[in-house]
Amino acid sequence: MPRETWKLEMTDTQSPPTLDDVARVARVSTATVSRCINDPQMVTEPTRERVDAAIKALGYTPNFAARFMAAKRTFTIGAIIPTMENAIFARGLQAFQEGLHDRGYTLLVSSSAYKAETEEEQIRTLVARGADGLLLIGHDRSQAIYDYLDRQRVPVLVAWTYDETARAPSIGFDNRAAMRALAEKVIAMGHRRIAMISGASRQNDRARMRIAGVRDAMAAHGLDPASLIPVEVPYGVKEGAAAFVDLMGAAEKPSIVFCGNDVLAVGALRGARQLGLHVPDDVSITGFDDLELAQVVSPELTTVHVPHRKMGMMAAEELVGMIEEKRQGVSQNLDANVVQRASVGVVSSDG
Amino acid sequence: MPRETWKLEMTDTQSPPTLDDVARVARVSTATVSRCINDPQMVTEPTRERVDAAIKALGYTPNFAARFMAAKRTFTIGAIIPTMENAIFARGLQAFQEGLHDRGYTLLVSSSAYKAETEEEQIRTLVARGADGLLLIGHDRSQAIYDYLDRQRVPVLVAWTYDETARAPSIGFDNRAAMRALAEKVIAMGHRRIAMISGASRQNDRARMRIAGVRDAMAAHGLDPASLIPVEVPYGVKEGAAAFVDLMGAAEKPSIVFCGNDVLAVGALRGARQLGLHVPDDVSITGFDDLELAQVVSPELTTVHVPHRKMGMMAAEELVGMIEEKRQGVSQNLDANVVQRASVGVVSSDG
DNA sequence: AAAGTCACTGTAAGCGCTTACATTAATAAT
DNA sequence: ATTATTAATGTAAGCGCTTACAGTGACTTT
Repeated sequence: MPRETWKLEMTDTQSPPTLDDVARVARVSTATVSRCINDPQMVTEPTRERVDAAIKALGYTPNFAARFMAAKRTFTIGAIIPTMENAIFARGLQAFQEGLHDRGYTLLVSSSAYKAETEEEQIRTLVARGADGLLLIGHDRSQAIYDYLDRQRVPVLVAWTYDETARAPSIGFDNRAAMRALAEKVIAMGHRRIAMISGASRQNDRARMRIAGVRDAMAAHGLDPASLIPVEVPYGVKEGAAAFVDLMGAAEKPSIVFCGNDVLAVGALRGARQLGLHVPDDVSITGFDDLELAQVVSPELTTVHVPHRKMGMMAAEELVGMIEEKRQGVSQNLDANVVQRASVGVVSSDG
Repeated sequence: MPRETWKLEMTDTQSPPTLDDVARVARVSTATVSRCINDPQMVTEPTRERVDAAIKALGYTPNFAARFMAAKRTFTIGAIIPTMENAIFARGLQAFQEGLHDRGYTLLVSSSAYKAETEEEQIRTLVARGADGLLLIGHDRSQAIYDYLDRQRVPVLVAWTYDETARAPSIGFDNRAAMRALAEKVIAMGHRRIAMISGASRQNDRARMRIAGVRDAMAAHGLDPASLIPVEVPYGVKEGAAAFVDLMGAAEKPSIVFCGNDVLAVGALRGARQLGLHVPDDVSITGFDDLELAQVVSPELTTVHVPHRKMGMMAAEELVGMIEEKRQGVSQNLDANVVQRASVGVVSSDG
């Protein structure tokens, strides 16, 4: 077998081309190739052409890990959301990604299934992979993981909630105030027998704040906040339906069921249908988030509109700012307004 | 200023601890530390304890890029889905992630917004980041990118479709046959005036196959397949509603509107409500995917049930197998069955 | 007691890049 | 023509790991 052929085959069988290969083919140094890629105007026109040709010819792609090791930058942002199963975080995340893309960053997403330990694991994974910054949902997590992030010097921005007292900067809205506003409107319509279906409130400040918001409204109307015992179930249509059916089986049936989010509310709506109950004549239901879903079901859901896209865009801007200007993040409190639709009715007769 | 203090401050201000730091503190070589992490039983009990203590004390996390460079493995899988905005891919992806996690892999997700060029960019990003394998949706993409993947020796598995003739192995279902089965049932119920709302069919084999499926059914019932001109709109509730309203404004109103997926169908349902049309008495509507959504709307959607979780689990198993056994992937054709619900009615009078 | 085993541990060579610094060539200034 | 200045390129030192290979003792084995 001729040597030429053998050599060719070897080449063919080997690993992807490296900077060295490109340099050799283009007859320049590796530094020049690197400059062609990262800062083309540092290089003369003819050499750049030679290098580009070599890159094309070899089908070269820079090795990311090597790049990261040498330069300590990845232009990657990590986001960890509690779930991808429903659309709660999708629209905001989409806007976030667009904002990052405009600024030259790539977004990598993981979902933690609402589990704190999974989230920690994923934070570490993303950081170890060189994420230049992280977007997390809500403030509830261990001190240890915040310490870790500090030590690794990875900027973190929290979204979907706003809390100026928290350790990390946040871009979001006041879950408690928003839910309170919704609840006050509903209570003003005469509702007194109040129930609530919530997601698990442990490790989830959004859920807790929304519960607190309902209680605030109750207190403001002279009702006993402690009398509200939310049913906690995983966020899901099925779960919401089951919880609703349970609730309506109680001795004293509620006239209003506040739901921690639209998904639970849609479940409640379905539960009502199963029981042959009419919404809002027999019972009222509210959601939170104003997902597309809220206007698809009938009756359409009274809910709280969350500024998903705005939040995502602002988060992208702020997080990139934190990274590039090496500064602390600035928290932002966005508006989340009540949207009244058909799922809540006025209580006519009783109290 | 005493030297001690200064030194401490320096240490405090520096970058995250490295293997070297751990080795120094534990008074062993870097090799031993590495072994403690990657293959603990190679190391003696007492030394391991010392090393573990040092790791804890320093809060050490291995640098992923360095690891990747040295070992060429990342235990990371990348997935690129067309959208996260709705739940179409969520359930399957969740199952995929669980399957990977069980096998010691991490999933990183990107979304391409149904754009081929974005997808290519993300494929390159994920590969450069050392993804050990990739999960992609559908077969439609450029030859160039498949060549690139070959050259980089990154195993690829395609999901959400099945096509044994395609270049990449796929785990999914036969979109064309499934849609045909649905359409045949519907046509057998007397429907003759047929319309369809589809997502963009360019660069989307699933969309094309579903259209072809409807045409197959038409041909089988003696109708002219060419007479079906699908309206193509982006996948979205709003878009589906608008398309539906358009369709019903035509001279010859359809009695059945096939939709490319459940999201479009839900949109169509909403369009019908806007027009004051009753489904299925005035017009029938079908979806595809059997999302949770399909049972939430009323009337509940007649659709095709896609085995999301099964597909995700099998994909995880197969892709990890391809990676670890360095073998070609084996395609699997799963069942996708028609689910008859209330959104399709029998045509009584006309033809 | 000398040689052979074996179980740990250490040494050091990369992995593919970026970049500070050195070198060279070309142009401008004297 | 000679030197200073500048622009383009090259040289080589890491970045933080893994791992082949080379010790180093403590035991066996004969």
